Amino acid sequence: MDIRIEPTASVPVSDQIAEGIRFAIAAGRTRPGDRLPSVRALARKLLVNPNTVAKVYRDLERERILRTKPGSGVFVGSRAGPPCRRASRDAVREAVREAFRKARDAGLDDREIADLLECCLEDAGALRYERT
Amino acid sequence: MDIRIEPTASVPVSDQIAEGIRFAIAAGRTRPGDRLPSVRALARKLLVNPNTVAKVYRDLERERILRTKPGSGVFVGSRAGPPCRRASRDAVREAVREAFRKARDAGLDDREIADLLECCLEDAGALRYERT
Amino acid sequence: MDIRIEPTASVPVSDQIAEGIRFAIAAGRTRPGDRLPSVRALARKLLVNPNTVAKVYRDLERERILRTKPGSGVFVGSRAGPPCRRASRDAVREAVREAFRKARDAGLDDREIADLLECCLEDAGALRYERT
Amino acid sequence: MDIRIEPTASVPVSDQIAEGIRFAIAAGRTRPGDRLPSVRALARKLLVNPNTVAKVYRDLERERILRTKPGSGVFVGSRAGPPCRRASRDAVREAVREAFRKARDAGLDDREIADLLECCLEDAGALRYERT
DNA sequence: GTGGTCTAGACCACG
DNA sequence: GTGGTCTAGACCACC
Repeated sequence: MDIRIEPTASVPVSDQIAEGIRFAIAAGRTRPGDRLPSVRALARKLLVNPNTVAKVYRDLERERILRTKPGSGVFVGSRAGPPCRRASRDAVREAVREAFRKARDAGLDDREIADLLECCLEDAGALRYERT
Repeated sequence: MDIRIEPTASVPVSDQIAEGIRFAIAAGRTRPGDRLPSVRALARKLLVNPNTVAKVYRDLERERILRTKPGSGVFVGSRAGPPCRRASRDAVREAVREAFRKARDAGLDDREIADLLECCLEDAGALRYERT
Repeated sequence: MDIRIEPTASVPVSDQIAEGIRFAIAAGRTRPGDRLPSVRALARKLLVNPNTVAKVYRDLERERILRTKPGSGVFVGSRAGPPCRRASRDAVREAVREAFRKARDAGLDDREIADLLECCLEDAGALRYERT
Repeated sequence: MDIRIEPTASVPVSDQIAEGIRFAIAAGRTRPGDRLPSVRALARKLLVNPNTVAKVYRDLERERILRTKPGSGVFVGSRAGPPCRRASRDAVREAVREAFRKARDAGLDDREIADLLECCLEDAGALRYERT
């Protein structure tokens, strides 16, 4: 469960965690049936209040993405894949769209946008392959 | 002063307005010395509370981006250009970087990322993206 | 946090509160790391709207004098001392200078000024002022 | 009519002007029967909106400190002296008291206050004698 | 409980 | 008309 948290960002920490979980499922890093870290373990790892993680697990359970088996832990639901893929695709789409909107509003011309993309693609590629 | 507001987004409306103003200055759509819409006028236009706009103007004045002449209006500061260009460049870079980060976390492979970009670039306008 | 507020004075209540906090830090009555009263608590104590206190805390945070840990409170910044001492020294100097300026403009002669000082010094406490 | 205006101060410009006039009368720099500058002349000199000066003259007239003789100008009232002296004495007293209060709140000890006073007294003396 | 943001509406000083 | 300040009260995220 490798989730990046930006505690100071305006998007709520709980949303960031939920999205992180959905992404992990969408990308297949975590599979239906896998056991998630306990509330406390994940909270410790993310340096976050356990209540926040508990809320995320509760919300995702309501969406049928997670299932809690009392006494044994929290698991990825058997039908978690499709909604997570859908959600993450939408999120990525929206992020890209947002980036372009900002680039345009900031007055970047086509060339500057292309340069920026190329540069970031290289970064992204490099990062993708060296990821643990 | 053409600013898009997403009232439901997690990023505070006031931050969105501030960024919109910085972008307008960075892109040269508004120039040093120009008078901004009055607090009340902009609030009416954006369907936002005047206090929210006042807060934005006040914050940007503290950053030396705006100068307010009480009773007569709020104006773009003479040295507003560079910090606005810097801020908007950083914001765009960060948005692009964020989009790629999400794409990566969502498990998209190179081909999918390229497709997504192409699609968004078409949306964005006449711009062309040459796949490397 | 012993702050005197003059609600009818022309200087904004929020500025008075901010100065009171700076003074408390400058004088060592409140130290780096100390927790300040909560927004609501201080507002209740000073008979002021919570928004006013929140604005003060927010402004002082931007000056790096306070640090807010959301959900847990507002604390004196680790490097708050020097700027507060500087600010309070300047404020005192300016107040004294202003008093003398007024005395001069009001046409008081040396003797009247000396009398006034003596009288106020007695009010102020055990302090003694030796006329030169 | 030598009045110092601090346009950015929190005390309203109109109050500053009114106090300046009262001080001038209290100190005898302007005497009952003297003609004051016209609204426009004073406004030009103080770099202030004529409306502001007009309001001051109107207010002081209501206090019987000034008298307007239509067509010929604004004059100091015959009984202006005592109230102006009283007001300016109170203002000075209050300013001094305020300065001491701040000094105490800022944590200055007796010695520091004495030093500060001495220093300012010298400044004030020098200024008083070199005043034009 | 904490702070952060926003809305609504008031009053003031100034142009 | 302008902006500045303050009050009142709401909702949200987090501890």
